Amino acid sequence: MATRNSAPKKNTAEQSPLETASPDWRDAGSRDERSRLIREALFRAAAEIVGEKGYQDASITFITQRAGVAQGTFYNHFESRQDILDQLLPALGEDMLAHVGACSNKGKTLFEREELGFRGFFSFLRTHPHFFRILNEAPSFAPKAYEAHLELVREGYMHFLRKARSSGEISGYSERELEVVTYVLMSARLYLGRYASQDGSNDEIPDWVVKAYCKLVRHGLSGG
Amino acid sequence: MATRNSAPKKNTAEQSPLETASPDWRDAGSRDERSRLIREALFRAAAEIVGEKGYQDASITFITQRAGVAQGTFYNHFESRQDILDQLLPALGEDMLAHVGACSNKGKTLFEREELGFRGFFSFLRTHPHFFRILNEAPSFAPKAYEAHLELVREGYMHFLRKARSSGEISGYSERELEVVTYVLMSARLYLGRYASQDGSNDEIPDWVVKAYCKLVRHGLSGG
Amino acid sequence: MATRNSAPKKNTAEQSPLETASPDWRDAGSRDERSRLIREALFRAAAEIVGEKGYQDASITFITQRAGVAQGTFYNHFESRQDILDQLLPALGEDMLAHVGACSNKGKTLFEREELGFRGFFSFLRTHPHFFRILNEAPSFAPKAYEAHLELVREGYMHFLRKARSSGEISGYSERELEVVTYVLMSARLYLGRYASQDGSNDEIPDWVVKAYCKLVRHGLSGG
Amino acid sequence: MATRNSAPKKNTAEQSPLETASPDWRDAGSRDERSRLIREALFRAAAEIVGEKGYQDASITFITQRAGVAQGTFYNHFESRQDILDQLLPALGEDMLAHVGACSNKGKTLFEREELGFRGFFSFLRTHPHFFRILNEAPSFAPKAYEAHLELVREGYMHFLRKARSSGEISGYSERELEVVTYVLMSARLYLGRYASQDGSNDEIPDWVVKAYCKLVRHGLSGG
DNA sequence: AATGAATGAGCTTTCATTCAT
DNA sequence: AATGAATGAAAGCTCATTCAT
Repeated sequence: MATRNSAPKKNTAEQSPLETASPDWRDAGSRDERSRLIREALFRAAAEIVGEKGYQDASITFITQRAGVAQGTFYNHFESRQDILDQLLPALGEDMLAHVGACSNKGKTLFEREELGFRGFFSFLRTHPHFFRILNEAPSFAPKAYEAHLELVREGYMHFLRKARSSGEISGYSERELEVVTYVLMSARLYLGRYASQDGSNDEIPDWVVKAYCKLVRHGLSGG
Repeated sequence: MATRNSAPKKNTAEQSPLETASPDWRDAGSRDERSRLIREALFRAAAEIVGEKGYQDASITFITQRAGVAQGTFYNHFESRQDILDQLLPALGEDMLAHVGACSNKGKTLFEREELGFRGFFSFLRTHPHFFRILNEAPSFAPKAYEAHLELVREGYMHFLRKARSSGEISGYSERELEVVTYVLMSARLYLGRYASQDGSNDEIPDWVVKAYCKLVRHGLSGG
Repeated sequence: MATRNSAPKKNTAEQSPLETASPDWRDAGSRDERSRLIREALFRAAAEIVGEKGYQDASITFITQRAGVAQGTFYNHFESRQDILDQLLPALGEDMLAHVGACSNKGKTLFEREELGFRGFFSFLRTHPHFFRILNEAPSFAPKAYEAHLELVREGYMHFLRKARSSGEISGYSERELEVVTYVLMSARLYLGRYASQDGSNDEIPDWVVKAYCKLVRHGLSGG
Repeated sequence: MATRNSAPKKNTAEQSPLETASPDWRDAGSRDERSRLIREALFRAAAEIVGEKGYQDASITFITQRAGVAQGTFYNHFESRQDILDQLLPALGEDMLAHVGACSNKGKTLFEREELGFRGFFSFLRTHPHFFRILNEAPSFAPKAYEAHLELVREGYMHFLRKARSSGEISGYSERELEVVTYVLMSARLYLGRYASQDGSNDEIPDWVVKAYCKLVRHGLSGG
């Protein structure tokens, strides 16, 4: 094509006057710091947009606009649109696991831990309102990332259940049957997520939901 | 809900969008008959393509090509691309519910019925290989249709559980707690679908998976 | 990306007010006729632009603008940008060969024919002012088309020279040496083209240039 | 280029894989010396890349990468991308002329010299494998440089032929007709280059090609 | 002088939708 | 009612050039 000869002008027009709340990376000190901040701004913007509008509408134009940088800048930090989409779930997923793990660890028995972990998942959803959609749509838009995430969660859960089985808190389930249980419990959180993420409501998950879930799990597992 | 278009839509017989011997619409007699056949061909084509490649890649070009009609013809039968995508799940979902209901009804006790229904879901998946993906990606691509479907299934399930509660087969759960249970059971099927749809394999879901699931449900519900 | 939902508007804004002299395809009768005219308009536009600015600047935007159609229309007629670029030389090359052949045939002897062909090449350049650049830049931008063209011309030329050799008009050259001669004569036209295409001048090639060329060829070949 | 998230690795040594003994500019002593070496590295890199991939793909990124300097450094040494491209042919062209002149000078008669020069051109092609492409694509990508080069060569050639005409070795051509001859001979080398640069082969041009060429020239010129 | 990230214009291509036939 | 070409907005991505460090 015609050689692009025009001289790039400074970013005069300040970014999208609308929703941009970009914690300004322009204040940065070192170049590395600045670069890091921009990368983070892009990442945050992508997470927000996917959380709000879905992967589908997370266009580069949108993401960079919200991050307050030029479109080209995106490609200094990520290889492609798919690249950043693929990184969303792993990054947030790790945070989620860490949070849930930390919550769960405060319990003593299996069921205490399960309840705390369950509650932890929903408190994470409240502090990370984008996570739910990022996770939910991942199978369609970031399948590999989703599989990896699933595997990670599954491993953790299986480990957790195996220990409980060894200690006798779970009875009547073979090893491979525990995997089935794992899937059921994992999926449950996803569907019950609707109790928590009702359109930006910042409410906690109702207590009776937790109770009902725990009841099901407790009897389902210990009486097996 | 998506606006159904002006074309006379017979919601009556949409079933099995797949294996029908595709009665060529060119053989049609009357105008109306011909029109109906084209509409069905488009619907079937859309279902197949979404099942195979996902909503994302279900372009009008592709759908009309597979249906064997011109692109413009599409808009004589559906309002928009989104319109047909929104109709996919409701139509197939009804079939699914009918099938699962029929299976379930053969059982006598709650748990017999639940097992039969559970198995019925997976046998439906085998006869309708597109359904799983259509259902799975619906939250991202046909959110309203998905909500409607969920509502429908929830209603059915709740009805089912309520009856069991009345008859004493379920104990220890309040009415609204049954909703939580409903969500857990609904979601479980979706995740356990992985055991059934491994790469187009036409295998039945393994028996031990069913057993594990039933164990969890039986104890979870009756001991509550 | 976000589904493109906006309704396409009619092409109200008449095309580029500048250089478009498009013989209006809107007057067309049948659909096929219309389609053909558009394709031709695109082709002509591409040829003109390549002739004027080179392959490099022959962007789809430019081509469609000059042809007076929307950008998308391009892809109804050509597979890709490269596709149309690849078709430029073959199409014009054939015309050129036909014209040169027709001119040449009027001569009786080898040298008469060669002179007539030589003159014919330059008269073609005058009636097809874009051909020179299309041909010249083809090695860089449409290498396959260029090779094919070269081969075609080479074949024709070789055939021509072989006959002259059989009839004794050329002496002292082996078969494969004739190939060398062919290349020399072919390349000569390209360089001597500068005498003809001096910046849009519509002047004929100076007679003394023809004379000098013929002298070189005549003695070079007959005295070999 | 998209920053791969790994640590910023210095672009240590990507330069000239080809012929250059690449005197690393990092060894340089004085400021000026260092600057000169960088400029040369850039120049060499550009020549190589154009020779290998063509002007089109000679991006600043690529050139600076191969030269082992940062992108910005480029603009301390050249005004623009076009600037360096415009300098490629003049620089190499001079080398070529010098080499061909040196070869040619060893001959006594016009035709001896012409043959030696002709052979010299092709031996230059062998030692400077990038030159052919740089020259060939120059009309498209560095037209001014190309015209200048052509002018230079033409001057030299004309001078050469004029002398031969004075000495009677060429007869029957007027002064301005010699220009035509010049163009023919110049262009011939370009097309006959195909015999020499078959796919990176390092073979000499076949002897029979030289013979055929010389035959054509000798008779063409002396019998004129 | 060297760096390399930021910039944004500009590219090719896709595709839902329209509409003259 | 069926057709299928025309439409044009919008997408992802590239890269010459600038400039703060």
